[in-house]
Amino acid sequence: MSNFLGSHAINMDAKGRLAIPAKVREELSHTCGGRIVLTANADEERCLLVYPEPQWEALRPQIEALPNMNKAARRLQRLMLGHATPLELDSAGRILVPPTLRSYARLEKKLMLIGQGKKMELWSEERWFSWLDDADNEDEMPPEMEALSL
Amino acid sequence: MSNFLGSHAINMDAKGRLAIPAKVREELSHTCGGRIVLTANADEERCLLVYPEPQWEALRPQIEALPNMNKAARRLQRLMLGHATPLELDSAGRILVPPTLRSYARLEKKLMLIGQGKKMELWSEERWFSWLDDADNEDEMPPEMEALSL
DNA sequence: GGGAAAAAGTGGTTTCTAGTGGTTTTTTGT
DNA sequence: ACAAAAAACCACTAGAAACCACTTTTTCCC
Repeated sequence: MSNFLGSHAINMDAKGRLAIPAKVREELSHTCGGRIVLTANADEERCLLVYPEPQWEALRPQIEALPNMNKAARRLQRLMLGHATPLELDSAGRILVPPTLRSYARLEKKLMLIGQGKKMELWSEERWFSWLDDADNEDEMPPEMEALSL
Repeated sequence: MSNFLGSHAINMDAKGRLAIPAKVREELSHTCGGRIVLTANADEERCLLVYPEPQWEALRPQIEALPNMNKAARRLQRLMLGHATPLELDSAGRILVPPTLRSYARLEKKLMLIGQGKKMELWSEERWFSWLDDADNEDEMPPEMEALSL
């Protein structure tokens, strides 16, 4: 089971290629042989999600099975299924981010890769820092969260 | 079983022809030998649906069997049965979208093809992006969705 | 602590095919 | 039978993907 932690600043070149940090590459190679799935994040933050392929394959049927007469469910499907792209690392350990995803998450040159345990998040650096600053934490917590002792 | 994922920007030429992306073409050729059915989407978003023929044939009897004293059911039948068109790819891997469907979904030159697992959606690019931005996520989620851990 | 070697990250070049547009032939309708 | 429209055919161009070479950083050993 994968376990992505920490964050990395990375650069994307003009062709949309980005080098996966060596530490992460190592983690990837022995959880999924470098086979990953990149997709869009469904909540209001426009970032991308990086899943090891097995992780994604566990999730995919659950998304497909949602009742799609419901509007919220259709939205999730269009975002996550509609953006999911299997990728492999090239000979230099880079991935090529498809134009669709690049524009969805407004990715430019400077990016941030954020470990989230079983997956990672890929942000535009600018958006990441402005999200950090905004931090409008006005939603109420679920009970599991209130019970945490950090 | 087909498994369409990801999204592609495509152009339709003046004759209403559009080139299916190579990746998708591959997927199509071994799930249905390139034989697809194009029809209208029944919910509020005006886009087209692209089914591999076997998928459509599984779905069609279910639509035909709906109790058509009900208004919503009649609507679904008129839209989906009434627009269904079998199509084959030409020698260059393109399909010709019938004028009726073109105008239903308000398709102009720039289009988006969105993978949705067993089917795909075909949108006017303009409408797709404005749908993405609207984000009126005010419908309540079905319980299966609230339980998801993405 | 300094130097060398290996690894990681970056950029450029070439090749190939996907995508696009035009042309010809066939069909249909008048 | 002729004309108009649609479908099949063919040729070209531009963009993507694979390949390759270089620079920079880190690590290990002396």
